[in-house]
Amino acid sequence: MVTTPPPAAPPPTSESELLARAERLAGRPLRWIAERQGVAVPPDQRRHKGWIGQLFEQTLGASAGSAALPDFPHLGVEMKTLPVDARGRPRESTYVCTAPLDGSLAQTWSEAWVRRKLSRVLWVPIVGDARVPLGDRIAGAPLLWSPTPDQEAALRADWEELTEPLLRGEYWLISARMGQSLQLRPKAANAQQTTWAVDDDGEWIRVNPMGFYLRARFTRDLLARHFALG
DNA sequence: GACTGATCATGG
DNA sequence: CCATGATCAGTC
Repeated sequence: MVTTPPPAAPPPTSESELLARAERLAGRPLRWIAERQGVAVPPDQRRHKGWIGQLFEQTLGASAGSAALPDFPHLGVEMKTLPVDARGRPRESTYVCTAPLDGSLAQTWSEAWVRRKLSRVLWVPIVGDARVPLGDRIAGAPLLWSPTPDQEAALRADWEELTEPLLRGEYWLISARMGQSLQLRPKAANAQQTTWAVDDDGEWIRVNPMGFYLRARFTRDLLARHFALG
């Protein structure tokens, strides 16, 4: 008689329960977590880039799916897995959200979707670089985080710098070189994919979609600060 | 090694 | 198509 694991955990009822669940996974190889959830471990991430994030959503009881909501809507908490090397340092940027180009972009930081998304985040470090087989990578100690005043100030400054050309429809001025902590990069299936945008003359044009990302430096400092003080 | 631009999967 | 989950891959 084989027992089938439940496909997904029920949503946690509080932040502390969510954190406790994540803490219980710390130290476990992804293979162990996947087996417990009854999901197969892909051979690599080339065609499974979101696999780790989805595994943790399922395991921790996230409920938003692909909706434009936090992962734990009733808690207002976003969850992000964060690949780190053996020293605990993030190597990649972190996707935050897409940048609306159709005129619906917030005009002030206080209304910015980026700000909402980053107001409360459960970071789950995943230890092991690209050479380590997916199942051998280890869940790290989680961190429930809100921006410190200086972190928020840095994000806000970048957001305002990036938003200025966006709101003017001056897309050609945008590059991933802008922003110390937050940046704008292509966010699409490929470079041919387009979305509607308003240009600097108010005309509708087709452009490659863009998204906001946190630079690795930002998440690196965030983890370092936490584990230094914590 | 850091960084940018490009890309892959899934669900609604 | 758009949102979610991100990493890949080539260049600097």
